[in-house]
Formats: sequence, C-alpha cells, structure tokens
Amino acid sequence: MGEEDRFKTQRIAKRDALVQMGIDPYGHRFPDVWATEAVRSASEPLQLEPGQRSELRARVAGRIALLRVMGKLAFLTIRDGTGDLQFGLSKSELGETWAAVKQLDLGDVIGADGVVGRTRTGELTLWVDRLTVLAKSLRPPPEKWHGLTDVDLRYRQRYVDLFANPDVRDVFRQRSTMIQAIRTYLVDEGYCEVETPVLQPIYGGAAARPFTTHHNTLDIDLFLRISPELYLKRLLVGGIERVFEVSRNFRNEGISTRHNPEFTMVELYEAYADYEVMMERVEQMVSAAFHASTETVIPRRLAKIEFEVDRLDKEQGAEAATAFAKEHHLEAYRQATSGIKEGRLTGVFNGEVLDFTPPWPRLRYAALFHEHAGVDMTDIDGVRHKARELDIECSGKEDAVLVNDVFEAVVERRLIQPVFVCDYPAAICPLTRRHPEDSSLALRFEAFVSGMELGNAYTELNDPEVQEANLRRKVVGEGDETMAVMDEDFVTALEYGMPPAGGLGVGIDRLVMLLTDSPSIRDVILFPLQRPKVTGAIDGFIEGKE
RNA sequence: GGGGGUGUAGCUCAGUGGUAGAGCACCGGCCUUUUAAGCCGUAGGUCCUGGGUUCGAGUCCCAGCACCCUCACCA
Repeated sequence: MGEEDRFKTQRIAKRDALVQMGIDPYGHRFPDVWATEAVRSASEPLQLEPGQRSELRARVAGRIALLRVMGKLAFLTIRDGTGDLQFGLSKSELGETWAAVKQLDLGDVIGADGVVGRTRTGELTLWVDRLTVLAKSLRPPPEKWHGLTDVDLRYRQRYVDLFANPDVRDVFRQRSTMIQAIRTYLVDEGYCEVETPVLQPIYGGAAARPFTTHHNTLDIDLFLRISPELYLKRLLVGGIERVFEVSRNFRNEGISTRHNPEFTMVELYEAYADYEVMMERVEQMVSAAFHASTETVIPRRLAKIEFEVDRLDKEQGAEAATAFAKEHHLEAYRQATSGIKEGRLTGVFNGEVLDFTPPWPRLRYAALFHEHAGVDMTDIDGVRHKARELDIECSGKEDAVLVNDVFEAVVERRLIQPVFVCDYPAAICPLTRRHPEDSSLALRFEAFVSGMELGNAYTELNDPEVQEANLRRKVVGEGDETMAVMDEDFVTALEYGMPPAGGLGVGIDRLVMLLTDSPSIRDVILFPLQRPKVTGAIDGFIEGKE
C-alpha cells in the first residue's frame, strides 16, 4: 500500500520486538511522575556544574521529541505538558534494557527513573537507570523543526498539532485559565452558574439562523440554541438574582476568521442593575482574564522573540533579524511589556498594542455614527444617500435597520482600542428597555475591540406588554435573522414580574483571540468546524449519485 | 455566493514544456557527553482530480475538489 503503511509496518515490527523482550508497549499506571518543569525548578538550588550528577532522583514521563542515539549512549529530548527535558541513557547503566532503546522512535511515550545531572555542555539531564515504555507510536510525527504547518491538517488532527507545536498547546491552556478566572470573578461577586437547554422548541435572544433537529419520542422539531438569554431571564423571575452560564451557542451562518458555527459566550444577568453596571462587569472580567494569563505571557513572548532575533542576527545577519522582528511584532510586544510593568493592561493583537485598562471609553452610537458617516442618524435621507454610496441595499428595510447597516460598514472596523458603544436604535433591540429621555433609543451597548464585537449588553426590558408587542412586531429588512420570535411562555414569565436587571454576553472565543494574539477564531477553538474529509470510495459514491 | 492564493515524498518546501529534487523523518553502517548531533550508504512519488493544447505537461489553458486570506452575511 502507501508510504504511510511502510512507516507503520516498521514501527509495528519494533513494537513486536519490545513484546519479545517482555516489555508491554502500551504501559500501565505510572505513579508519582514529575513534570519536567518540576525537575527544572528542583534542580536550580543544586547549582549543578557541567558534568556533575546529583543525588536527586526523579521519575519523568513524556513523548520523545528528539532522539540522538550514538553507539552505546543516547540522548532523548522528552516533551510533556510543561516543556522539554533531556534523558541520558547509556548501555553500561541500562544493561539488558539497552536493547529496548533501539526499538524507540520519535513520538513514543516513555517514562524513566533516574538521577538529575548536567552533561559536559551543561544541559540539564535525567540520567536514566530504569526505562518504561508507556505507548509505542505507530505513526511518524511531523518534521521536528517546523512542526505541523499545514492548516488543514492542524485542525483535522489537532492532537498532532498540540504535541508538535507547543505554542498551540499554550494558547489552549491560556483559554482554560481565562475562563476559570472569569468564573471565579463572577462566583466571588455572588453569581450562580447554571445550565439551560441547548435544545429549544423556540429559538430567541439573538438575531441568527438556527440549526434544527428532531426529537423522535416526542416527535417534535427542536432548535439548537442561538442564545441562552430567554431562559436566563426566566431564572431572574425565579429569584436567582445573579446568574450566569458559559454557553455554547449554535448559529447556522458563515464561517470566517471571527465566526465559527458553534461558539462560546459567557452570558450573565444581574437583578437591580443596569447596562452601566454591565460595563464594569466587562471591564472586570477582561481584567481578570488578563491578569490570569496575558500579563505573564506577553513578557515571556517578548523574551522569545528577542532571543530569536539575536540568534538570527548572529547566524544570518541583520536583514533576517529585522524581518523576523517585524513579522513577529517585536516593537508591539516591547510596548505592551513596558505598559504591563507600569501596571497597565496592555496586550498585542495583530501587531497592534491594545490597552484594556479600565475604564474603557463610553461613546454614543449616534455620535460615532455622525463622526464616521458624516451625517446624522436621524437624517434618513442623508443616511440613504450614504448607504447607496456604500453599495448597501436600501429597499425593503426600515430606517433603523438601514442606519445599523451603515454603522456596521463605516464605524465598527475603526473601533480598535476597547470601547463601549452606547444607546442603539430601539427598533433593532426588542429585548431592551427604551432610553428614558429618547424613546427611539435603547439602553444597549456593545463592546468593541480591534473592530470586533466582543460583548453585547442591555438594561433588560421587564415590561411584559411592551415585550409582547416587540416580539409580535416584524422588523422589516431583518429577514429570517431577527430577534423578534414570539415566545409566549417568556412573556408569561415577565407577567409574574422580572426585577429590573442588567444583562450581558461576552464572546469567549474572541476574548481569547484578543488576549492570546491569535488572528483566527479557529486558533482558539480546539476542533473548529470543517468539511469532513471524504475517502476515495465515498467520493465516487457521491459522484455516482450526481 | 464574489475576488485572490495554495495543493509536489510521512513532514517542511524547491522545481526554468524534455528521465522528479532538497532538508528532516525512515532503513542499513560507524559512534559513550549529543543539542535541529555528525559522517557514509539506501529506499521512498496517482506532482489534488478530470479534461484540453503540444511530438512531449509537475510546469501552459479550462473545469472541479479541499484548505487559507478577503469581501458579502453574521457575533
């Protein structure tokens, strides 16, 4: 068969050779393993000289990332979740186990017991006296220097991406840390975490096309939620006064660097609050995520970039070094790092320095509209003129929809630094309370960073009659993607009395993008949606059907 | 859906209409302090798929597929 099978056959032969030696190639429980990071920090106070071995014994496990076998001595670079560590193995110390070393391949998962020392060149090394095979790998890992760069393969085989590219693994660790920090913040503020239905008989709470599915026993069609909003508000009625959900939402829309059909939001509701309180919640959640992760990662990345620039400068000259520095945004990382030293929340995204330090500017939708569109949003003729200029379809849309189309076209991409855009046109906000001084506006804000909507919040509408009227009213020009879908039980809940409240949703994937300098949402979602790979046979089957 | 780009060995990538290339990985040999180990010798290919032009196509043209970027839609 193919090449792949040749590699696999060779590795299977080695696996069988291990079995012949009485070694189980798939290991067992391997207790009391030290992380490589633990070995590094434990070795520091020992002040080991090059060539010296300590009395310190350690047990380490991980995947073979590099393999250098020379006659009767071998050096293996072992990678675990915390970094790399070198194993030193010699025939004289291992005795008959040495034969097993010859059956090892790049990518195998092994464990070892030994003493910590340094080689003559000063490399921290575990001198192994007992070797344990934990999992024989039957497939060759990607190229050891470049890792896996084929984007398609990286997503399809994320498990390979993760072990071959440590930076990728770090981003997902950061993601986990950030979500944990946000949870801790909300719980400390008295919020209750809940889980509400993903399968919903009526979809609502956002403007998007849903995925549909079917429940067999009940014989009903269901929608995958586009938002948890209407259920969380029911919980406000029920007396859970501070409530949040880390919610996977599903929207049957396009895929882009900023959109995945399933994505994660943290959505929260707070009784007796309003949208201004929600602005503080955004600032504090982002601060919590920043302190938990980005604050330490930015200086570390800067150090890595500077190290590489130095190396290139020495080995390939100034030109290569300058190109690398530019490509990796050295200057932005320098600025962000010095900002952090001064106590600011400065990060880097797409080569730009972003300053998340609260408070974020609070700007009015109408003012931004006027500034960037050059026309007042109440001047509908002017807005239509501007819309035509921008090639925006005008017919069949009511004024507020058109205004917002123009806003999205001219304003959003210019909002680079973190900012709150306040007081949206009421007609496109059916779930939001009206502005007390201007009923054409709604008490809604969206948070923007780097031209991207990061969060959306309201002073919640709690008048059941106004709510019912808003949901019955079809907003012309929104098409299928409208928030105005009637949910009678939701209105009934409001009729029991929902306390005045502020509500907020923050896009977690986008927040992680911003705080990890990841240009695509697919870089922060472990398994982004992709067209399934079809095999040749299925391919032919499909062609045959056409 | 529109526009642009990419697709060649397991991986990372060169390739100028005339016998398919490199580095790493793999296999064999030497090697007890290596650092992307080194040296020597092998093996490995549906050049994404299908048409077309041509004496001859990895290369030029057309169509399709997958992925990336971008615009539109959306968060």
